Formats: sequence, C-alpha cells, structure tokens
Amino acid sequence: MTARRVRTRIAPSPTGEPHIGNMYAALFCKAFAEEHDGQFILRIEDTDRTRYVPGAVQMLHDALTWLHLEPDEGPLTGGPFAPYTQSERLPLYHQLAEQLVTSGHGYYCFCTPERLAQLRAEQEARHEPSHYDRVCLHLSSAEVQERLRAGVPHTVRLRIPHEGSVTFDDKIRGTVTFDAHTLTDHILLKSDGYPTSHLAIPADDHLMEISHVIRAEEWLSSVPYYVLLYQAFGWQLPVFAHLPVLRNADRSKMSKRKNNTSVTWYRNQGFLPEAIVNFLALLGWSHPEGKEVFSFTEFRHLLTLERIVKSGPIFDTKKLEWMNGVYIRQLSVAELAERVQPFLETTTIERPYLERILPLVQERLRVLSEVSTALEPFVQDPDPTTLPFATAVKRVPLPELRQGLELATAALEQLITPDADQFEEHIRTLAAKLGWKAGDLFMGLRVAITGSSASPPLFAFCEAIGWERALHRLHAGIDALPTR
RNA sequence: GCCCCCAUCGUCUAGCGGCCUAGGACAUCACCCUUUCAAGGUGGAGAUCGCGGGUUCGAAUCCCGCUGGGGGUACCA
Repeated sequence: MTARRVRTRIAPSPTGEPHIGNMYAALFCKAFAEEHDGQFILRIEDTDRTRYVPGAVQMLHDALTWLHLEPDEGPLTGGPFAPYTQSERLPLYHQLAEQLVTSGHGYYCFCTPERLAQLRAEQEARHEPSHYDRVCLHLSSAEVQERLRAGVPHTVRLRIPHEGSVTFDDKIRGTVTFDAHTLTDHILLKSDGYPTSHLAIPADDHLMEISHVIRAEEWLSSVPYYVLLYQAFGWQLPVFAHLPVLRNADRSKMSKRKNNTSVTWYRNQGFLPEAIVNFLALLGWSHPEGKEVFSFTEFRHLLTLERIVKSGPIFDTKKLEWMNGVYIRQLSVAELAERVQPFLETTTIERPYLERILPLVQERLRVLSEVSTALEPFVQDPDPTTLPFATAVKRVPLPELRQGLELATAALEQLITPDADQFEEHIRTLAAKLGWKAGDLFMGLRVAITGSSASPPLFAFCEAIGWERALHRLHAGIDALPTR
C-alpha cells in the first residue's frame, strides 16, 4: 500500500438544517486533514431526489464556515475534483455500473418495487434476514437484452460472492468481519438513473482520492459493500475510522425530535462556535493531559484516531452551556460587543455605552441571547408597580423599608458629587443605626434601582446608568412603597 | 428475526496487568468570598468498573459466555 496525501471528507445530504452530527464528523475530518497538510472536502450526496431541500447546501456551507471548519474543496468552493455534487456526476456512475456488469460483479435487475416489498414482507414473516432472491441474476443474456431494448425499468445490483467473508480494518474499532452470506445484492443504480450511496460513496471516495473515511458509526455496516466494490475495480481502499454516534438522553441516535440538532439553532441561541467545537471535541475524544478547554489548533495537533472512544456519547447541553460561559468570559469587551450585536436588534444601545455596561453582565451570560434581558435594566427604567420588594426583603416591613430608603436617598442627595465608596459608607452606618442587616438596605435599594433582586454590583450599576438616573428610579421606587 | 458495534460516577471521560482504598470535568450539595446574582475558591456525596466464568502471584485493564444499549437491515443517506 502506498502512502497517500491525506484527504478527508464529509458527505451530507442536503435534506434540511445542518445537523450537529455532521459538524462533529467535520471537526475530526478537518482537524485530521489540516494537521497532515491535507485537504478537507465537502461533497453533497443528493442522489435521493425525494428528500432534496433547496438552500440546504448553502446552509451546510454557512454552518461549516461559522464553525471555522470550512472545506478546502466543495460545491461552493470548487476544486480539482469538481463537480462535488453527486447529481452532477451521473455519467460517471453509469459508466462504473456498466463496467461492473461487464466484469460480472454486477447485474441488471427488473424486479418492481412492489415485488421487492412483498419479498421483504415474506422474509420478515418467516424471521429470515432480508435478502434479494436473485431471480434477475439467473436471467439469460438474451432475456436481459430483450428487456433492456423494450425499455423495462431496471436497476443494477452488486453481485455478492456466496462464500467467504469480508474483513476490513477500522482505525477506531479494529478488525471488523462480515460473513458474505449475511450480505445482500444491493442496488447500486436506481431505476431513475441515480446511484445509491452504495455506489456513489465508494466511487467518489476513490475518484476524489479520499485517503481517510472518517464518519459516523451508523455507516459501518455498509463498509463491506464498499470493500467488495473496491476489489471489483481494483482500487486502493481508504483508511476507515468510524466515529461514535451522538445520542439523545435516552441513548437513541441524536434526532431532532428529541434534541436540538440544527447548528442554526445553537447559533441563534448564542452559542459561540469556539465553544461548540471545543465541546464536540470532548465527545469521544479526550485531551492527553485531561484539559477541558482548548482551541481547535491545539486539538488538531493532539488528535489521533486511536484516542477516539467507541461508545456513543450523550449530547449533554448542560456541559455545552458551561463551556459557552467559559468562552464568553474569555472575550474582550470589544469582541463581546461585536458578537452580541445580532442579539440586540430590538434595542439600540450606543456602542460606547454598550462597552461600558457589558463587563457588568459578561460573567453572568451563558448564551449570547440572554444579553438583551441582562441589559434591559441598564436601558429601561423599571415599572414601579411591579417591584419585588416584598419577596426580596422579608425581614423589614414595607413601610419601614420605605423610611430606610428615604433616609438613604437623602444621604445620597447630600453628597456633592455622588461617589460609590462614600455612599456605601453612608448605607452601612445607616443600616447599623436602623438595626438592620446591611444586606436588607442594599437589597431595598437594588430592587428600586434595578427592578430586580438579582443584579450586577449595585454601585457599579449606578455609575453605569448615572447617579442622577439612579436617584430618579429610587424616588419612583419609594413612591410605590406603602407609608403604613 | 438477522448482521455489526459498544459497556468505568446522573452525564462527558482518564485508565491500555500491579502506581486504583478508580482520577478529572459538567451537573448536584455544603461552606468560603460577598450588598444580591454570577464568577471564583474549598470540601462532600456520587462507579460493588453491567453480570458470570476463566487466564494470572495479581484484572477496570486479557479471553469466553450472558445481559443490556446502540446502529444497520430500502430503487434513504
């Protein structure tokens, strides 16, 4: 076997939203290719015309780009092996299929879908494995020619050897063996002239000189068919590495019914691409030193296929959220301001002001979409009628709280220039004088000024919105409190 | 049914025959810090390494069986 330059690929179907599982495979493919000075290819498997969704290719490409996993070659990127869309490669598959028929590794089949469905039903009823019964294999060449001439709809099937077994090596799973008699004569070319994946995938992997097929384990059982095909054509087999499949909480394969599988959803929620990539890298793979937070570049340097685990991990959103928080906190204020922009469309906040208040909420954000809610108190005066005084300050009766806040307000107004340190001193002595816990007075002020019992540090908040405005809110809050 | 893959705390995982009375991270609980929330710090609880047999002086680590889970089984990918 000759050493080849490293070329990896993902081959998704354009059937809808870009799936997180595809991105997972893309991450390993991209990292592996890039680390070995190879190429990462995006190829579109659109041979099932019934499931095609317009715009899906663009979304796929956008998702990859957003995650910084852009392909080196692909339908929207171009490349020396174009076209990268299977529906544009039909003549290639026809030629290959014919070649197979000629060499005896394939044959024409004229069975109708109805007959095949019935056959399958019968076999299932008898608890037999579902196998094509090969009636068309035994057609004489005269009969075949006759039907071909008559234009009878037909497919091309792969002829599986009766005896022996198919063995191949998987970099993650080791040696895998299938007995030939458990395999069936799969259709390679459909009657609509499109290939099935059983033909298109190995054909394109070969033609595009893919060296490492790194993809999800759900594909493992179709590998023996590829091996047979590679042998029939005399092609050199790529290296296989089957990644574990991502799972739902109930351990079934991750699906959109039970999980958010669309990359777009995560993007709209305000997950950072770096966080998603880091999180994904931790599913099935672990840093040799046990690190949890690391960059794509570091991942790529350290990645070896042997270190990937075999069992399918559950996609744990809780950990993703934590990871996202870590990355948000690492951002500079300017960067954060930039990233937060798409989530602030309804509120207009001047950039300088935004950069002043952002540090106060930064460590409280888990996802970017929380930013508008988090920033609201900085922009919008609270509604005095709904202030949660009663639940936030349980130890002090409301009329007394009102008096306390009035005294605090007076103290604040007495300051020539409002100053956080001085004000805090006043608040503490005032609390002591009243016989309150300082926290209760602070909480009363907080509720009046921020409208909530949870907020960034009170005085930093006041400085951000301006003392005058804080005073204004204080007065409004006090007015909402009962006098007796 | 048949084929293939898999099996360590709730979750992600470390572990590749003795260093394991099984380590880390998320989540969870407590405490500390503290004007609240968050962040951070410390500590706790949490895994008879799915079960049963072997092999070995010695097994989470190797072998076999069972059980459980997942995937595949299409003129889907």
